[in-house]
Amino acid sequence: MVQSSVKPSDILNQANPDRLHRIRHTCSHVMAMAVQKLFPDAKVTIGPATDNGFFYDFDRQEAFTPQDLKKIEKEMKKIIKANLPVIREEIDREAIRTEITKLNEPYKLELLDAIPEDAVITRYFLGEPGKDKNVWWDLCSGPHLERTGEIDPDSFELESIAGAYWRGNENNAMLQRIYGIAWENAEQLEAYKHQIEEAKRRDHRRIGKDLQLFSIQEEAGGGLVFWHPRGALMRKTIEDFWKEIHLQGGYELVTTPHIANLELWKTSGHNDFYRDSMFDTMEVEEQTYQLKPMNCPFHILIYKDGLHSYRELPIRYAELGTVYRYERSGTMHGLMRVRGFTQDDAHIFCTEDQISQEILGVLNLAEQLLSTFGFANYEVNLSTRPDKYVGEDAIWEKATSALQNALDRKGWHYKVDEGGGAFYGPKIDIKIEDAIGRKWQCSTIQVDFNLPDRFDLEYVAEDGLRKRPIMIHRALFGSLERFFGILVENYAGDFPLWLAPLQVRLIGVSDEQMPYLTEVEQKMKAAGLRVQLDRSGERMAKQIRKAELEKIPVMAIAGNKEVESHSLSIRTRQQGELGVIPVSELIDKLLHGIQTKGWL
RNA sequence: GCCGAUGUAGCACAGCGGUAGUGCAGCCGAUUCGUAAUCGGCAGGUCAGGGGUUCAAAUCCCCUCAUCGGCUCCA
Repeated sequence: MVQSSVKPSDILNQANPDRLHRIRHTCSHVMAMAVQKLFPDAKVTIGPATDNGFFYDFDRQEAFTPQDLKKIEKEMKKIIKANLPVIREEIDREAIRTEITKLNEPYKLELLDAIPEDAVITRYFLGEPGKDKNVWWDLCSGPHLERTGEIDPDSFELESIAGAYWRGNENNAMLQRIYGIAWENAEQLEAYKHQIEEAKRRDHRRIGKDLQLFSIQEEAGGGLVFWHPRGALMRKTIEDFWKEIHLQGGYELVTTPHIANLELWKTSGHNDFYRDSMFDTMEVEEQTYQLKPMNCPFHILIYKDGLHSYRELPIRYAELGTVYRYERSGTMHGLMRVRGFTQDDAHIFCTEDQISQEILGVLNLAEQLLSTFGFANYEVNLSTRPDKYVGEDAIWEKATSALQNALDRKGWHYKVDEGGGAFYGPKIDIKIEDAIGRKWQCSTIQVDFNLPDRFDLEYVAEDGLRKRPIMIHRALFGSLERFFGILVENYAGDFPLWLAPLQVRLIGVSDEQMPYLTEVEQKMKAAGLRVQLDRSGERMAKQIRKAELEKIPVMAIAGNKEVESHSLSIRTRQQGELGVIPVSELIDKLLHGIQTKGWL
């Protein structure tokens, strides 16, 4: 891929946020005006600016079509060309109520009633009443541009039509939302569209299919992942690394079942709080069983299977535990949102005094794990006690400051989300940033005061009395499936050597070199490399093309010259041709690249 | 689950009332070639599944399933 000198993200970062916001907000009004002109039966609702453009929700009997969007766009350009003034007016509540009633706009009336008593009520006109021929207004708090002509007619586009509930509540009417994108100028619009194209190019669903990594089978049901040989090999590599660093980090690996007696979920409380996300139960010999949506109760049972001394704490149980959650049919998305997935779960049982140290350990492990996959920038959030919660105030206080203390010791900047914690304890979330600047929440660390109580967990303290341990839930990848999807998109399928399912493709200039290359293949396999000789007999250029399309990191090519000198001509995806290298030297280089988790 | 769209060979797509077509991939043969596509041949589809309208359905209608874009949800 040829990189242009100016990155799209640079162009977009130059944009003025305040001006963008006004442009987008005014765009949404211009669109609503255009829509009501073309479709007088459409009722207006709300239309804010978004991160890359704007939308407006309409209530209309008939569905908008993609052709309608073209017409609306045309009408919008007319409004922009007319350069109508945007006029702000403060208005009395009752006066505007009368006007809205006259226009028969029920949603606007509802919005009006939701405005606080003491607030100043404003509306924005497009066009000057009594002067311009076309005038339209909307109840709105602004801010906006001064005139519609300030919008660059080549810097916006209408994107799509989608359903959206009135006020985001699924019990309300379904409205039709028209999305648009808008920027300051055509250059920014182009840059933005490039970024979207780039994201599409990296789509893990596309790459997963092309590279034969995984599939989701209609016959089996949605949201259930099939790992194909190449994907499964990558998964094994990831799992092996995960297990290795967890064992080094003082964790013990456990393995637990996929179903269990429903009683367990009643005890844990999941059956009450989480029922909507659980699969239906099944009857087994007059007992009710449940497919597991969580691993925690299982780890708790292992903990409870014996008496623990304070000397043993902290106890850390880790498991790549596959859980099943019922997701509504419209919500599944590739590997990112599925019904069966594998949490890289662990539960730490410790004393109150050990929380800070344990959290720090988790932060360190998270950094070690994530940075190995090239994720070096994190956005960290600390979520504190919500309105509804369990546990004593004192323990909340203690745990929250333990989390803060750990973050400070780690030296990480973080944002505090007041009241954003779970009802059972405070938590830390870590978001990673991928190669094209998108953020993904993966790691989560949660302190739990609830489950130890419900399961009556204990340890024997120094004074011989039974005490209750604290539990810390933590996942670093979050979901292995989802993390894999993120990896595919981050690398755009160009995986580093240690992850690549096939590391080397051997290619002969003609069939003459087959005996030699067969020998080389054996040697490389013996060295532990994932290598494959192309025996198709196709022309060399075709074999190279095939290997490129499969995104195999290293192509090792031999003609008669290489056979003579016991070497290979090397072509890599990352750095192009590297020239001729002796076989043994190449193997060493490859092994080194794999070991350091880098490239050749 | 809701709104809208889509579902044709392994993949990308054409056909949109008269009982399926192109390219790539696959297989067979010829070619033995120096860094992203050699040539020729063959094979491959209950047009997502089910029901209906029609003399006739991939094409029109209904239901189901899945996918896509959103909404909602993600203690």
